[in-house]
Amino acid sequence: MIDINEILNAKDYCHQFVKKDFAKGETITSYIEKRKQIFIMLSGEAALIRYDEKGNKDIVDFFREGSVFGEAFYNVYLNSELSVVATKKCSCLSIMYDDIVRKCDPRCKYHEELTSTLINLLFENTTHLNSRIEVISKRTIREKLHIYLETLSIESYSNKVTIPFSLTDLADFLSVNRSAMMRELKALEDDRIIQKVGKNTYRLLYR
Amino acid sequence: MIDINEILNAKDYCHQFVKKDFAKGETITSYIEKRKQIFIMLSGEAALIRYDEKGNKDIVDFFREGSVFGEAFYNVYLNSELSVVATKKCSCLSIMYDDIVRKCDPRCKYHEELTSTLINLLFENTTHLNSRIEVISKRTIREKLHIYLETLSIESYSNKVTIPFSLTDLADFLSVNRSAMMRELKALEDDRIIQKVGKNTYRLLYR
DNA sequence: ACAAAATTGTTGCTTTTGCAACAATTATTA
DNA sequence: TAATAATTGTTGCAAAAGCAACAATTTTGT
Repeated sequence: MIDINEILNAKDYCHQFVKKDFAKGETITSYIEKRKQIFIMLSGEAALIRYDEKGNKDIVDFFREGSVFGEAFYNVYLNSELSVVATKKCSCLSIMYDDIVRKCDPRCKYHEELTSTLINLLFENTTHLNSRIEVISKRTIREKLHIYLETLSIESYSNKVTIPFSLTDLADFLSVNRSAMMRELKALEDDRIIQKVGKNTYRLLYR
Repeated sequence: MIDINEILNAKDYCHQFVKKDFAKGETITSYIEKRKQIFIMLSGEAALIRYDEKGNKDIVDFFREGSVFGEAFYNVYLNSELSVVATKKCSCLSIMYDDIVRKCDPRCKYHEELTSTLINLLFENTTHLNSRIEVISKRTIREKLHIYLETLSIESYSNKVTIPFSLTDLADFLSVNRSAMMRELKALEDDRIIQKVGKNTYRLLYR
């Protein structure tokens, strides 16, 4: 697994890494221009939120421990505004892209650890994004729910899964209409494919 | 921009990188188990294809120069089979994950270059995946087409854009029904938002 | 502990999308 | 270059999803 402490150790030697804490509700960063800023979530949770012209908010992504985010990974030329807002108290490490490759000091051996840690994080992140595409590219809400729950189940080695956020947010995450999703969740229950066993917790009946 | 030659130079010193050429139609790799194999596309084009139970094929992703792919980025536990198939003659570099971080030889200074090149590639790749999610998470086919064409337009600094693959493949890429997409493409023309100016080439009329 | 806010649950109606089938056009290759 | 395959274009109908509105329940903040 990823050892974020390596990066924190590096921080003691390099002044190029800035650790910052945020309270719930605070804006961590806004994607305004394609600067080369990278954030690594050390603890807590945040959401990437889009505000469109009419002021409607829409959740684009969720970040948690180990997530990598920032303008550096986004084509920010599209008109709507993207902001990362802490959904729980959280702490992030901010690094400028150029500081990753360029060594601060020939003696700084922590840069090496940083790069391998970062590669690990980027690998995990890529896998996560591929899974997400896998889910949202399904054609029907039923299939999206099904593969989403199945993935949760496999990851937790259990046929009992708890959706890690509200159903309202899940609808956003799957990019479907919430009430249509509720309807389909009900249909999956009626068809004995899943069984509700608690708030936002379901048992998959076919495995 | 990414300099893939750095990796090729490294190859002269490390025996851990394998360059391989593939003819059109050849299978480059199949995602069977989560081994830690990584591929970097040096030239040419390939597609990640899923074959479901019924033998239907479905294009999951497209790879081109600079694309990073492989089992290492996929949760391969889902039942359907994923294969990367060359859509044009192409050449790929294959690396095992463990060989990236672990140096082959203390004198091998190319490993350092490899890591920074790989970080660059992973950055570009992450941006690409985020853009893709941006597109397919739109609720309607019209919006998907719109943002997809707009992104192409911005990337090419032109309001005249050519879709880089067939419309059949585009429907797969946007994960929508092809005929529904054709209908919507027509509607965008009728509404004077786009104008067809050649095979798979459109002019965006609103910029 | 209570009021306010957020989330979950539900429904009827409308719009969009998928599906299937087929014709027309363009590419491929023997 | 002829025939074969692939892609593009089009349509009617069925299924799915979106939307809006509201009630019920749970959570949150003071």
